[in-house]
Amino acid sequence: MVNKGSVRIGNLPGIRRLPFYLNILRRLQGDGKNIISAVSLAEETGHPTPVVKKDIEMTGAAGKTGVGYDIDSLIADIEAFLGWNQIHDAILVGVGNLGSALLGYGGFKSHGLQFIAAFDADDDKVGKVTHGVEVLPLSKIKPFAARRNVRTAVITVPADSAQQAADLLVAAGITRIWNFAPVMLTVPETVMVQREDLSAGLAELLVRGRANENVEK
Amino acid sequence: MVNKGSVRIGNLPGIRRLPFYLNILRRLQGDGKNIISAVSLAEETGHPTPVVKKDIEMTGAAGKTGVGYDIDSLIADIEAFLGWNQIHDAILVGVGNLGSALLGYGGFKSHGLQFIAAFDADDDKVGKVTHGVEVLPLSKIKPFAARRNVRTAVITVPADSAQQAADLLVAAGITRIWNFAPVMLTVPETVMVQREDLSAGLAELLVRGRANENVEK
DNA sequence: TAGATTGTTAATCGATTAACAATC
DNA sequence: TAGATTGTTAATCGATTAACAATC
Repeated sequence: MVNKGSVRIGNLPGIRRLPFYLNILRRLQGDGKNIISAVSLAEETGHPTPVVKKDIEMTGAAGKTGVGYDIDSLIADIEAFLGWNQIHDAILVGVGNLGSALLGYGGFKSHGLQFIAAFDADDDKVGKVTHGVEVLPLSKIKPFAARRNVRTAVITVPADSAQQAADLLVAAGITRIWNFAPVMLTVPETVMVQREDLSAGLAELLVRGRANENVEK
Repeated sequence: MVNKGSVRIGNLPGIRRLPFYLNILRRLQGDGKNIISAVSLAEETGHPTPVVKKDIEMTGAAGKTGVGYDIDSLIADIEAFLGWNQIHDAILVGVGNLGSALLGYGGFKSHGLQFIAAFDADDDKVGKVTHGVEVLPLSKIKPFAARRNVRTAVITVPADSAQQAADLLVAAGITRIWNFAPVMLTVPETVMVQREDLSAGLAELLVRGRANENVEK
């Protein structure tokens, strides 16, 4: 059971679907709804009912047979499972277009992530405040992360400086890196890297779209 | 072989990996390299060699036994498979933080996507130019898309107006929607929707990161 | 009770991994 | 030829789907 140095954590596609459920549940909660069945949630999300059931099961949430799930407690259980019931302080490296967009994207606060500082190699950006977050020089990563006990970081620098950014973050004690640069980062086993690729979705859209066109002919 | 009204298109995870390969291949090309083996590409990407081979096979690219793949033609084959060898004109609806970031994100141009207009319900935004793209009122979606023969659109409006935006796009003849709002859109079968969820990656990072911590203890 | 829904087990399907023959 | 690598087939694994018993 070596598993490449990492751990089984239940089903990954399921984990990725949970935030979507959460969004919908919060909306229903706001509308004053109290109970939802797996069937209705399946309809709202477009996923098959058994998938929704399995995903909920993974979080440990319990429903009432013949009734459904209590929305408030389902939300609480999903949030707890995702670790979104606490705020994770995070720093961001690379305040370009994408970086500043992420800083300004309000959605993350309700997803357990809060940016408390940003860093950039460009002296012209250093000292400015972007979306309420101060931009500091790269040399401040280590002291800042140590002082504020930061464990989570986002990399939004260009591909050719991503590894360098990762090295600085690792040296600063960061253990979770959300990497938006299209490179594989080399880090110690104790550091978790999540690579994010917007163009993956674009590729899927275009290829699936084309397959669809062919059918209609 | 009904398959829910849609079509088999080879392996979806594989399609999503191709843009990453492409990024790396372009970088190697820029460095003056001519040939690469599946093994080296596997090392660069962190994916297992057989996965890389299968993914390349899917694009129809051919290598030379005992030698490897010609980088130029591998790039060309992947681009052709993804539809990135041509520019797809696209429009964007919802010029908020995320929307304007996508407009400003230069990366899409090398990925076959070019924004030729943006649309917003907010009169204060209409008439302005964001990252070189003009912002027009929602009422102009239909005439604009018709005149410029646009088929691809990106939705970056808040969740509660996403369906309305989708309806406008469908009425305007759009057939491919890249949806960043956390809702399932109801559209005709002829329209392809790709939902994109940044918080899915965040969820994965936090859950995997936590599993990792437990192991070290 | 009757109807609805959860929770779980078994069957299927697709993607990944392993292995190796063919080829330059 | 010897070494390296592609291309493909078979085995494994994990996620999805189907089915249904248990329960309110």
